[in-house]
Amino acid sequence: MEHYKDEPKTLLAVDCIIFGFNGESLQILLIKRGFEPEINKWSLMGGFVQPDESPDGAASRILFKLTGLQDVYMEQSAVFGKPHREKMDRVVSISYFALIDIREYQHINSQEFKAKWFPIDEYPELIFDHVDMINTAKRLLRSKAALYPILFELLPEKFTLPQISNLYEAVYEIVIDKRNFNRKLLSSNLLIKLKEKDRENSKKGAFFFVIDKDVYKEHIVTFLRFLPSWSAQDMGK
Amino acid sequence: MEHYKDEPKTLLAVDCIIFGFNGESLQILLIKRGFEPEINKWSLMGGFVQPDESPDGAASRILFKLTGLQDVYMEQSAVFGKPHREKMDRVVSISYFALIDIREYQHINSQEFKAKWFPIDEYPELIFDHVDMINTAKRLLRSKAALYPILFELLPEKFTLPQISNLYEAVYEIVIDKRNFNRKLLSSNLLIKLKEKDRENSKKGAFFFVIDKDVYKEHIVTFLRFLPSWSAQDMGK
DNA sequence: TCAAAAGTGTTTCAAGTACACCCATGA
DNA sequence: TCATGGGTGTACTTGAAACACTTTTGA
Repeated sequence: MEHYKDEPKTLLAVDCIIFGFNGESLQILLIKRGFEPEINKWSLMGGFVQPDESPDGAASRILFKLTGLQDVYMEQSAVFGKPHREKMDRVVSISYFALIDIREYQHINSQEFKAKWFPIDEYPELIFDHVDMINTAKRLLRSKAALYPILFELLPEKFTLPQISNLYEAVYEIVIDKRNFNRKLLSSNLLIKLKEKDRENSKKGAFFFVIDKDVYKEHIVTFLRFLPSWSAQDMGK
Repeated sequence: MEHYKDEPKTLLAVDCIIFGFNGESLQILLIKRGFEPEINKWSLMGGFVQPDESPDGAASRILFKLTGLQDVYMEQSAVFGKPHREKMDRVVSISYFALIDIREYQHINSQEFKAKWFPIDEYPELIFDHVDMINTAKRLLRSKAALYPILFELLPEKFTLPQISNLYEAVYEIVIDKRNFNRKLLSSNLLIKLKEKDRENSKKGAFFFVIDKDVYKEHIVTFLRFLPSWSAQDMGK
């Protein structure tokens, strides 16, 4: 009962652009490949889509394999499929980007893969078209985050106002006026102030906040601009 | 020199959501399938990615085959790949959306396919998950068009102000205040007013405009909101 | 002359932007 | 006590929104 038996089949892969934030700069998680081809070169974490799983499922599986994390914010980014993007085999790859709290990853300490965090614009040479994948994901991240408050996925559950503004400054490579930014943020009613303070990063200490989950869900399908319009250049897709 | 010979291969298809605008409502172009499976049912125009072409190339080829049009605005929408989305075979499909000037299509009159335009929310039952594809593409179109002036791709080269506002009203299903909308549009310097008038749609006639191509290219990578913020709900990706 | 669509201006209000100082604390 | 980062308020400017009437012309 197969109908398409004369049609060509292809290898279908997924590659994950894993974003993290260390408090200062936006980072990506790369691995040193342990298999051929291109063994021992740096690359994105990837793998092949299996017959019994969807591409989204494959991406989650692969992210879990590397980081031990589940239920992570993840989104399809783009399909890369030029005939000779890999030299030996024809592989079409779907790229995904994931946003994770870098600190949760750090106590995983995966032995299986040689993985390392790199600043978003200071990483080693990568195989195939993985640089294009990263650039596309970066544009998509900026574009999406200009409309939706997804960047909170990069922060721990409890975070401070300075952390958020540092994050936005890192993602967009801009300088933010903290007074205006904080006001806009607070006026969204998205944040709940805790009594507790973070004393790690300053002497005075900065108050912790958490997301108001109900409001957050609404914002996911609503318009909210967290950035001044002049910062929104080159957002791609 | 193949490295991945134990990995599974899959059929990889593309499906095109072809948007057109008839002056009143947003339309999509559907075909009646001339082949098994699901012969004689309505569906999106699609086809398989060939070994010597990229997915983007496949989408362009398929669009050309149906419409005779080339150099059309086209964008990757999303990948659909649940294991059993087609009953008999495992097919992963990349959906694309295209924006075409419906009038250019109309003098093509393709005999090869039984194709027909349908209003965007009034089309027949479709095979597989093509309805999901259309909904995803619709959300993406709205989201993208809220930031970039891509909807002009749906209009003829010369168009009138009432045509543009009808188009935005159709895409977002809103009612627009023409005075505010026209002012915003004109203040973008994106439009060049011609001396000529369109007399087909009214007695008084409406002036034609064309896009200022240089400004247009800049807007493609710049921020410009053509819509009131309250209209921007449910824009998905 | 009238019906039908095109085109035009002003006021009000909300949001964005620019800008500078005091506060709390640990070293 | 001082160096460091956290936090707060106001005036100004720009853009968004609400709103109604006149113009043109073919039938």
